[in-house]
Amino acid sequence: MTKISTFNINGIKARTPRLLEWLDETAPDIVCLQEVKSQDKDFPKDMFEKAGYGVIFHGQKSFNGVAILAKGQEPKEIQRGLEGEPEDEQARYLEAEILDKSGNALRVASIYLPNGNPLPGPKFDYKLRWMQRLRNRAQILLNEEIPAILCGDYNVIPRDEDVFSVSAMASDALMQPESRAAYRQYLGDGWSDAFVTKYPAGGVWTYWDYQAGAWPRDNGFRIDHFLLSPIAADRLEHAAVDKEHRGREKASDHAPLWVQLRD
DNA sequence: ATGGCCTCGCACCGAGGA
Repeated sequence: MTKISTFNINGIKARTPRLLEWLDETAPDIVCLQEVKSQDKDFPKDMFEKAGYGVIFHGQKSFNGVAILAKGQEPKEIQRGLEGEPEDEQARYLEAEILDKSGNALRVASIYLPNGNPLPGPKFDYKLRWMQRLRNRAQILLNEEIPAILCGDYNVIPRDEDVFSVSAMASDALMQPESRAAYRQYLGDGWSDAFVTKYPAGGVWTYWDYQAGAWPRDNGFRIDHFLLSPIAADRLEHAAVDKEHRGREKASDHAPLWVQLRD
């Protein structure tokens, strides 16, 4: 069994103790990180190597930033960034090849999809364009017929069952019909949402706002997702959120989540 | 009472987040 986790850490400098503690306690084989908020020259590569992980990263000063960790091996970088807008410098996509426990190749991408607020406006337009650019890349991966995992912070609440209050979020970019339609296109193309497979009734959250007592009230929503190619989906054994980690001191506003695939 | 926060940086406020 190979365990793949994704975690929007909201700043690696502020999260270092929580992140190392979580790696030690939950022992994922592969990790995708988002919102690293660090330039490549400041990325704490040594820290992860000391913890037993090879790591690649695509950073940017202050904002965004994605990374991929693999226990006991160096992820082989396949692609950083998405095609289609050469002037786009936001660090939101990183793709690697990593071996599972049986030595078979998995393709893994760490995704930090644009938030899109406020709406309407250029940020929402950028979100929708970025979703199409991701779709173009994802279709290429489907055509390769390989086990592929696209995971991370999609900034999309796919269904009404994925939010504590539909009315509270109705005007947010995360829940617009256009955002949901673009997400559904991935599913229509052949990707499957691992947490819908395992928890079809919903009510599983991955994010709780720092404000308005969202965590103590359990006012959360599901915006971090695992999309699995058909060959990866056939191997899905477990999926869960490490919810307890959201409640710790100096936690990220996202909880980590993971899948286990049969080797 | 969705209102309360958090992170980063040429920093002690402003921008961005969701």
